[in-house]
Amino acid sequence: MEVRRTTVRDMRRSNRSVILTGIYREGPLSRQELTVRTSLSAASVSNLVAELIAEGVVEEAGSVESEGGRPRVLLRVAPTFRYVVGAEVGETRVRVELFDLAMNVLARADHPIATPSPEAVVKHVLEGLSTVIAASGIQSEQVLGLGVAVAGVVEDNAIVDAQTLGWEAVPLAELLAEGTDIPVHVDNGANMLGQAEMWFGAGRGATDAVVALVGSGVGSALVAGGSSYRGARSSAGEWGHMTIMYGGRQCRCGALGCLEAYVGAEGVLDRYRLAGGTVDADEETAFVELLESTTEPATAIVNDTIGYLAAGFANLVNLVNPERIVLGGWSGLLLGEKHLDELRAEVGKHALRRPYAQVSIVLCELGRDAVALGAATLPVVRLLRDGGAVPPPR
Amino acid sequence: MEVRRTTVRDMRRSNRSVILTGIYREGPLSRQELTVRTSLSAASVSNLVAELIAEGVVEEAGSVESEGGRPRVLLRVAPTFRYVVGAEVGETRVRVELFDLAMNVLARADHPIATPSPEAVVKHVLEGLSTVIAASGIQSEQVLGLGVAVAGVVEDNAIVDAQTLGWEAVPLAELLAEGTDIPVHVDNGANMLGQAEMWFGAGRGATDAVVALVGSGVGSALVAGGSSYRGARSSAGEWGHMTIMYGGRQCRCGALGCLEAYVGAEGVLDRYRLAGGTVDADEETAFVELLESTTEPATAIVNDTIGYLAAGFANLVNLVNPERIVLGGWSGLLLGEKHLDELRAEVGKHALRRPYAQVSIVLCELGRDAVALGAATLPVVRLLRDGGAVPPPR
DNA sequence: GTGGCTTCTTCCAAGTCGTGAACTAAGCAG
DNA sequence: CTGCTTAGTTCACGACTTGGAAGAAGCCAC
Repeated sequence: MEVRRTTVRDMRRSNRSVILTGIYREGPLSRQELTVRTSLSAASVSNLVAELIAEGVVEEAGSVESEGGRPRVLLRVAPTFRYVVGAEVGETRVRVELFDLAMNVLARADHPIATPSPEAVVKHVLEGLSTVIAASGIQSEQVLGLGVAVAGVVEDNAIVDAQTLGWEAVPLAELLAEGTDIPVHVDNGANMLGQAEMWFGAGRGATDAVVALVGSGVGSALVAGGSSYRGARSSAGEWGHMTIMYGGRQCRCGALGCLEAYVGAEGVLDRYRLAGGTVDADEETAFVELLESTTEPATAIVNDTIGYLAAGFANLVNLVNPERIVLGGWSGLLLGEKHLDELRAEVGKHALRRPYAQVSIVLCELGRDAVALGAATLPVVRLLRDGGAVPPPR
Repeated sequence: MEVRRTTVRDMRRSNRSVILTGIYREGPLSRQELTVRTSLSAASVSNLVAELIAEGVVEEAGSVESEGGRPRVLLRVAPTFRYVVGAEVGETRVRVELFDLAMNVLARADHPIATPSPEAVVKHVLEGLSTVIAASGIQSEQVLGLGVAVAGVVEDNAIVDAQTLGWEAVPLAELLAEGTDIPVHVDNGANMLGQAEMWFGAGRGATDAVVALVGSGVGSALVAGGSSYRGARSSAGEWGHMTIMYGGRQCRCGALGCLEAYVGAEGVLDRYRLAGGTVDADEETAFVELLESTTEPATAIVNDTIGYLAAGFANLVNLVNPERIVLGGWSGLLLGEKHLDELRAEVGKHALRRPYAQVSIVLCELGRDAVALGAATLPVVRLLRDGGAVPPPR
């Protein structure tokens, strides 16, 4: 029985959560606005807000004049109530960032990594954690949690499979927890970038969306009904290995005709090479040159890429009927910046009329750095869900 | 603010719902088992169950000896507490069925339809409703609701678009409500078949699944986290028009290379014809003959179809990571009955290793008649969600 | 100032709910 | 019939929201 009971305490926690989430996500709000939006009674809002203020989670932040009467006092989540740390584990480096609750970066630490062994990563994440805490001059008790983003499949805070790092079955959260008392959350990198875009970037306001990431690899983060959808076992969103050309190009996953083999930067450059184009050794430079070239093979390759990507988008549009698709990833952004309108039009050729009319296709607003930002939202999500209750120290 | 407040009443409703859902979905249960599964206190279970029994929703159904102590009294949802009606609106007929809450069919009515105008459909559904109520000898107040399944896009109980019927923007629920006091629910046919399979067929027990329907057309019903996923605007699940062969065969939707153009019965037979096969005028006969033929073009076509369908499945596996895929639809079943193992193996060639290992691919267990059964679950879903509270008469 | 207005706060009674502990019911072995 | 075991019930209690009413707080126009 997956459904859980409700007790009289859940009620209060849930109402605290509603109020806190409202204040956090919909900017500074007055109590009066909260009573309207939550449909709680004024008495309850007053009561709950007083409690939240007493605990320090919420603070008053100026006031706004009303129509002739007492001005409304605006409430916001106190940015310095607690802090959160986000870490991005990449193939070549570990990046750790500390944020206040308003998600301002207060400190940053970067560690290059030669070989990404679990031990080295754990060591550098923990070092980075200490560094950013020291640099920002706060107490470690003030840190609500550490979110870690890894490019791999994550089930229950453990890495199940991370091919780019060569990891399999690494209980990363557990390993990290041995070195710190701060609560640790581990999740997939694409999901975290998606999370960042949904909260602070091009996804704001959408409840059913897909954040599509096109770089050397191709992936996506699915958002359904306002929260990230992970599927039965946390690996949903593997959009890059969708077959769009049955029997087509060989993909590095072993299958034929995957989207990634056509629109991933590597695949695109490879196709360009085969068509007689000259390709710079550096992937990114080569990609930019391809986009800027006006020679025949280059423009054809770019057009084809737009078509393939559009088919991939259309498959998403048809299957999950999102209200928004956010295109990101380094090569996706480069392509999108020049050719978004063509892309949109191409999607219309492959998608069904109705869902196509309901979707808006936009570009990511945050940079690649947003991965750590997204990871740092993990502890915030928990804080909001729990109505401001801080996890007990271990 | 999409999140709603919780009041002291929601708590009881929610707990009644938890208990009632448990009793309904997990067979007869004793109070004692309910306390364990819901983690409610024994006192509360007793209290809530007493209330449900007093209202007639739940009844005691024999007892089971315990290990040496007082026997447990089993509880079940009283099958005759209320009744539900499901209707299937097809191109050529309207079928209406009346069930008790245990989903036993008590009466059935079939109306052939010449031209499926909204007026004719409304008329025949209402007539069918009266017929089945009269035939089963119950009062119309005893009918909890009428669920109607239509092959088309349904938003908020209104048909938005039903190409096979030639409908656009038909407020079907509203039209039906003018002719009856029974609460009306309208939904998409594929979703209803999926719902039936999830509750009573091959989908039982799964929370993240896809019911794939392959017939003349191709569609699917997505189930995420235990409930049907409809996307932003209710048209999620359009799996048939996923591009699997970029630039490939023309599909009736206008695009090129859709899955449906390759694995829909029409598409398969058309490919067979092009390969030199002889095709019977009747689609179903032709399809059976194709499957049974051992000639070269026939076996090649069948093998190709398995490959294409496998690619379509693999795309689902990668993107939504379901724990189960249920294959249904008339031609899908015919194909699956003979070639399920090959199909499973082919999916493995296109899907990523991990999500492929996590999914089981099975055949539908219910016939095509299950559409009305699925539609009839709509009022039941509502009953369970509301904890046994019956919608007030209008 | 004064009165008017809106925004909060405080208080209270009423009503709801789940809980724990004590209690009753029902079967069985001897 | 006794004692034991398990299942289900009763009841006082504390926690919670609500609605209403009274009032305080803060600002404005006059």
